[in-house]
Amino acid sequence: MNPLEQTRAHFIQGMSRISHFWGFPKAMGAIYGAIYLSPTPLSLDELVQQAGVTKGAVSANVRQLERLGMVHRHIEVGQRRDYYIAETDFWRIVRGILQERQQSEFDRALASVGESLALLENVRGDEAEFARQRMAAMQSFFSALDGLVQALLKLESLVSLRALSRLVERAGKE
Amino acid sequence: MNPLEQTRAHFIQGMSRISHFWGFPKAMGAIYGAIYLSPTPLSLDELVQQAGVTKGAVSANVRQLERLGMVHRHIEVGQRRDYYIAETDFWRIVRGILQERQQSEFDRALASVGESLALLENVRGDEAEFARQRMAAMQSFFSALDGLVQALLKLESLVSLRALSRLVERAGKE
DNA sequence: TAGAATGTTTAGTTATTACTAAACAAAATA
DNA sequence: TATTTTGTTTAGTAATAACTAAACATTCTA
Repeated sequence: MNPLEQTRAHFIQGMSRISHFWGFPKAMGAIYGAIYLSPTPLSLDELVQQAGVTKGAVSANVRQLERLGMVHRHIEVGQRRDYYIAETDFWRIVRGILQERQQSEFDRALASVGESLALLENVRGDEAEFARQRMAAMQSFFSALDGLVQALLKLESLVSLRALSRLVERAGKE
Repeated sequence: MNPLEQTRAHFIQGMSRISHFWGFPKAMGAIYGAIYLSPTPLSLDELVQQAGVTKGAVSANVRQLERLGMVHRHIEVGQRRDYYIAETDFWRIVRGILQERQQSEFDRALASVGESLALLENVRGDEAEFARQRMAAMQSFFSALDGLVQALLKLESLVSLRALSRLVERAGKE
């Protein structure tokens, strides 16, 4: 294995770890890593070889990566084979992930708290009142969080993360 | 089961779901939910009953919750029993979680990419050059992300999430 | 049209994690 | 000091998720 291949392997392993850390399958990270490092579009078979997982796993994970907007499937007409290329705009990727996770389960959290609150609608007593207050506070936090994510999602580009950091820093000093 | 208890159960179930969604054990969410809704500090045995898990699970998860700063152990002198109360400042909680997750595995991501880059140090060729560029781009993104998190961690209070959202919105329009 | 190439689906396996049950340790109380 | 109360640890179990291997479906090519 030449130095370049070694590096690639190391990088892919790292991506696999990161992927797992963020709550995604390890294979997903490995596959993205392989595609990301390749100057040319990769086929499924090449991915099997480079990421070290089976066809089935590549097929499934590449689809998920596509849904998140992390890779793009490049189909040529009159060509059976698919090729994959990496999305390199990380802000797009972040958006893709936020959207995906958002729509699915995030609102459900809000809904769940809302339901609980509704259940207390006409229950009297100190304990009920206390619970109501707490739940309302949590609801408010969740909806504010949601608002922040929505605001972020509206950003075209990541303005530059660093600029955003400075913004936050300044906000903190006020 | 009276209406209040029903609500509590519903809320606890919701927390359990959310917890799982964010990559934490379900019992952890359930336990936090129970403590959060209680106007008085709860003992381990009460948590066993309310969260519906065993002593062992409560013991382990409550410790984790403490590490994250989500609950506080209230020990009275000359008292064997521990009591737990909820942290209700969600910004504190967010910080606790970010710090915990940050320190542990986030920097390691950065390190991993750095290592890969180092491996390519004196490898020549177009492919190596390409890989180098890509890895550098990713490294830069990660470190910017890290910067943002650091900036957020420095914030005393959450200024108000909504204010932050507006800030982001304004930033996007420029 | 037969065979090869390619991607998807599915059934089964493996690995991981979170939990339970029970033993244990430590401290309070009788 | 013996017993009870309380929290922790540990060994084993159950649940879940991710992957493999192989069957399958579809499309291209000879």
